[in-house]
Amino acid sequence: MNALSDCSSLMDSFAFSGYQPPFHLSSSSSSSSHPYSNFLSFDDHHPSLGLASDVDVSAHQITGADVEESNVVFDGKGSEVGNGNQGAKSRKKKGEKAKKQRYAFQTRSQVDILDDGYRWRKYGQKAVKNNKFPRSYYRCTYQGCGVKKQVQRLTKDEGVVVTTYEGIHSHIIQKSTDDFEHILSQLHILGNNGSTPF
DNA sequence: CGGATTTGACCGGCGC
DNA sequence: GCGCCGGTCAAATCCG
Repeated sequence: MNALSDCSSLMDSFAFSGYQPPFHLSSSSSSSSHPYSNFLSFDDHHPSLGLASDVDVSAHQITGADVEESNVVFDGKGSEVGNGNQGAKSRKKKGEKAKKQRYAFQTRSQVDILDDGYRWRKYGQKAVKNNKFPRSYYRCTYQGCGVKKQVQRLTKDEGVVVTTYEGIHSHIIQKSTDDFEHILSQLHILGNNGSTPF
């Protein structure tokens, strides 16, 4: 049950980088000193699928770096991803210099969709090279909120799902979530039911 | 019936 | 310039 500590270090990495994560891991209800204080919740919307016995969460800030490399390192310390892609091809329009902040989350779970409390609309799915699993593209459905996220399962470890957030939510979370411990209990509930499809 | 998902087409950047 | 590749669009389809 040290998922909590894991997530704490996760938030540490956020604080370290000074980036406001797309959600807020907190045990207080809504001490929203930030307009983006939200919760991360892991709901299982796919009871038919097998459930992970444990959930390991780590995060890494990605600024222009790409995640498609299969050997992405998530150390949660804000250090660079050792891929030597200084060429960081951040997809920017002409004259656009604002590099979008992206955060990748690595979670060990059998379910691809981790409900973080926001409403996402899937707008694309693409097979990426070097990965046997497709990458899914989601966008926040809240009007005016252009936050996007990508979800991809690792080829190496099919039990690991990488969720990459891009942008900052311009609104408050809509889903009611109590506290993170409650979420953790959900994670705990995720204990395997012995029906892993793999 | 309305909103979300699916899925192939399309687009733009980059490397050769 | 061309083709590969990742990201997005959008029409069709699905689903509650």
